[in-house]
Amino acid sequence: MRKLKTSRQPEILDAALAIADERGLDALSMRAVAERVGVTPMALYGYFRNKDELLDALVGRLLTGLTPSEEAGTGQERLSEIAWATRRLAREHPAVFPLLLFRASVTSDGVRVVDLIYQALLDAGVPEADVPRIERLVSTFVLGFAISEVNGRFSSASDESRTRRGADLPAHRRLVGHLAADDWDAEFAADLADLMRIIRPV
Amino acid sequence: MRKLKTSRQPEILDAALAIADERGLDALSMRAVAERVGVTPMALYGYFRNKDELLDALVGRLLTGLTPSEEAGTGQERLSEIAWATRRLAREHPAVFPLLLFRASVTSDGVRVVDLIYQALLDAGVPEADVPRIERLVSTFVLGFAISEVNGRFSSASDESRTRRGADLPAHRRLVGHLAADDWDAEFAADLADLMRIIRPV
DNA sequence: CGACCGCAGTCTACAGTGTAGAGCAATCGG
DNA sequence: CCGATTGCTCTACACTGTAGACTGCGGTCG
Repeated sequence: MRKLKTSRQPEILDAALAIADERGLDALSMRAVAERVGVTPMALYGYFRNKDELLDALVGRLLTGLTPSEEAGTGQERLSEIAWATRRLAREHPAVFPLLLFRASVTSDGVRVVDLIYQALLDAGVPEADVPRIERLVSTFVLGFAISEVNGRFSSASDESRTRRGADLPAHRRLVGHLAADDWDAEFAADLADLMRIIRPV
Repeated sequence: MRKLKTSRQPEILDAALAIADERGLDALSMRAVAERVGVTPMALYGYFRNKDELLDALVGRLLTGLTPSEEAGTGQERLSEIAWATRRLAREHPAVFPLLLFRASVTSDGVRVVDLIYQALLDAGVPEADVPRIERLVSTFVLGFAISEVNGRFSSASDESRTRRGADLPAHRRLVGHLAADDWDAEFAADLADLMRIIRPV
């Protein structure tokens, strides 16, 4: 089987996404997907060369959903829209989302999103020579933030409580009262605002 | 075995790190670690409750190395130093590094690093109320950048080549000539500089 | 000295993983 | 009607994490 069948690819990806959403990434095995599709595990290998390719396709599929509805608005507005859509995606599919950071977006879907961001940055007045770098800067942050949020890297049992422990954490102690944070919407908005100041330097 | 032995923990972590460095994260199995230590796989369970805990300990160990040598310099300088040390760590241990983003740094080693960053931000003049958020912003970016770099999310077969493909990527086309990038040292430096402008507005 | 205890490590076993290789039933073009 | 192709199944292998039971050894007590 050199050439892959495509007919049931969407159906298979649906099943894979559903499993990851319901039972986590660890439960996303070829056997589980096959069972859900109603087929033996080996049947999947007619549609994807191996599990990695299946995951890549899954990533591509998620990326497609990021294309914003309209081409309207200023560059900054469209940039914001993509950022929020990315974060929304992370909350809808927390288990698979981290794959976006790892499985490099080589798929055409990924490139399409990058192109939209390039365009938005250009429209926002970023010099051509800086656009690719700023794109990487911003999307690295957005992906990292969304992953950290759904993965609990933030919060982590509240800094407040850690501070009470014996270890000497002078800065923590000085910041008691500012350490509690739970409104990630607000924090994400503030971060984006700060990043926008990089893009349009006054 | 309720309580864990600690005697050979460092030796085990050494072995684990070496395996990951040499043969990748996938090769980091309990059996492989055990063999390298010269022991049966089940012996490891006297030192770590399970594989996850072993990986957490490994993360803690990596974090310890981030503590900078000196408390000297301005806040910004120390911040920079930590950022570069983090990136260096990623290049030394590309396979395990991504774990830093996922296994929330609950360990005391992780908190210690956070405290250093807090202090640096305070010294750099960031208002107390903003320190925790800025810490998350900066470290999210630094971790994301380092992971992207060692994982090949950047580069990805060069944007240039993608641009030649049929798909209509107007912004890519317009940016031909600026798309090539390979000096990640310079890019990281530029990104840090931009972030510093957030910290010290003007 | 002998009996005991707990510790460190081993051995076996189980349920689960990704996937190679061969085979089988139905369908379609000539 | 025949042969080829398609779509799938079955079996099997090497590997994973880890539960449970076991063994040999060193030190402490009576």
